[in-house]
Amino acid sequence: MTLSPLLHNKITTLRNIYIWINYYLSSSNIYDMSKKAIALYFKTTNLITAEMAEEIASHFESKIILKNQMHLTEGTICDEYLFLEKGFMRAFAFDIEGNEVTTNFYSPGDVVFEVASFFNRTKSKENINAVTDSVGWYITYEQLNNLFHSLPEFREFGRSILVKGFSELKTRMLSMISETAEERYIHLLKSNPEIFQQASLKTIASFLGITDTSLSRIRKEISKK
Amino acid sequence: MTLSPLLHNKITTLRNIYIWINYYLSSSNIYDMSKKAIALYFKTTNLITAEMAEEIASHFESKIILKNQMHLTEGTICDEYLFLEKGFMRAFAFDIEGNEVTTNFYSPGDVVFEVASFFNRTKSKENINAVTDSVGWYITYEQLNNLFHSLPEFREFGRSILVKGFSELKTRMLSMISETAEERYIHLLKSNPEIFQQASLKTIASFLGITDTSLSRIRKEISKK
DNA sequence: TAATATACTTAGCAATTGGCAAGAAATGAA
DNA sequence: TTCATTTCTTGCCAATTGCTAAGTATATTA
Repeated sequence: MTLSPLLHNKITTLRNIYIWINYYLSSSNIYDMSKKAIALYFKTTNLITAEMAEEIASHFESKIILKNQMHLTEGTICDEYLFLEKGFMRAFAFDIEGNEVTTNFYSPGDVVFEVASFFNRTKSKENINAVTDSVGWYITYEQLNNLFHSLPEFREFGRSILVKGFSELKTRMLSMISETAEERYIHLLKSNPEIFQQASLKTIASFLGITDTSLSRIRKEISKK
Repeated sequence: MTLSPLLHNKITTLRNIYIWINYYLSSSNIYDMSKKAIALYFKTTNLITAEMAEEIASHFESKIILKNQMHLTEGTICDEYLFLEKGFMRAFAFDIEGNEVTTNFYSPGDVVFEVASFFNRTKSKENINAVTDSVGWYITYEQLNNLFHSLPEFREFGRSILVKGFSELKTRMLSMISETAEERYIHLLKSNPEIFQQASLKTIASFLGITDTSLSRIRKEISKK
């Protein structure tokens, strides 16, 4: 089916409204709910005090990204530092031959943004979209810098997000270099089982650095044992 | 030859002194020289003004790391944020089978430290040593935080170092996933030719995610063309 | 319900890469 | 220099992974 762009927009808008209604109805107190998740998250980091968490959370705006909708498109500058509350998202790039390569998966609790584009204000080489209907809270680059400037605690938080992403990628690189595809698959299955409940095997395969064919073969081998 | 630890220390100390003398003699004005390189470097980042660069540089201490000497050993906490002025260094880890895997190379101008260990105050899983006699300037975690706290410009600098390392690793990961070993070799040769003048092919091979045997074969294939 | 698109699996063959072992070359120490 | 060590190359064979194409399963839409 091919919808006209106009019709597609209308449907998207309607779905948006529908999801918003469900989302708000799921909470007894709208105001209370709105920033609850993100404030709660800040508190659990042990970097930010309870009062400060509310203060910081108050600057975030909510956002809905429907399934398959783009959140960041390559060529544009990433200007949203998005805390993911519900749903599941995926970052991907294209290699020289035009194949999609999954560069990251995001689960609730993760901060979704493209580091280099966001901080250097350069065009992103990556795309990010929603794998399932997602809800998150974001601030812009400017807002983030203002908060960093005025709140040392939030600076610490920001740094820890960067460091976490960096060292996760280091671990992945080491496993890419020193493990076989089967070992990488088994480890991902153990460490991030949620990925296998949300993402397609094709996108997981490219995240593991193999083709979907190979992944299928590996799964068959394992199921034999 | 196996030297007694005592003798080895003495020789190391003597070499240290020798290098220091050469190093100082190479400059007409000792004080002037001492922090020149690092201050100059800060200025070229465009993040830090000239006066501020001198101020920041004044907090750094000099350090010599002789060829093959360890700068960071796994199991210890990285507490030096080291600006490399001269020489060449290498970070490496061991995989499950005990093979060395090169995780990074550092040339003059690079900041040498292990991100996760340094910022999280946790035991490093990586080692860093000097490939050639090296000279650098460092500050501790505490000093860095003090400077971050008092100098927004230096914070920006610190963030840009993190972001740079992160995005370089992302690029490397994409090339690991989407390119053949030969393509990765050719690209590294073009983008970082200095590595091939300093490091052994064995350590370069593990950086590229292949065995030294494969690298040798790839070099042969290319030389045929 | 049937039709269509998408996701996943499977098979056969080709290309890449690894493992092992031997040899050549380069480096460093006595 | 000579000896020893390390680095690098080479050849052979095995294992892994990719490529193409076909087939099956699942989900979505008309």
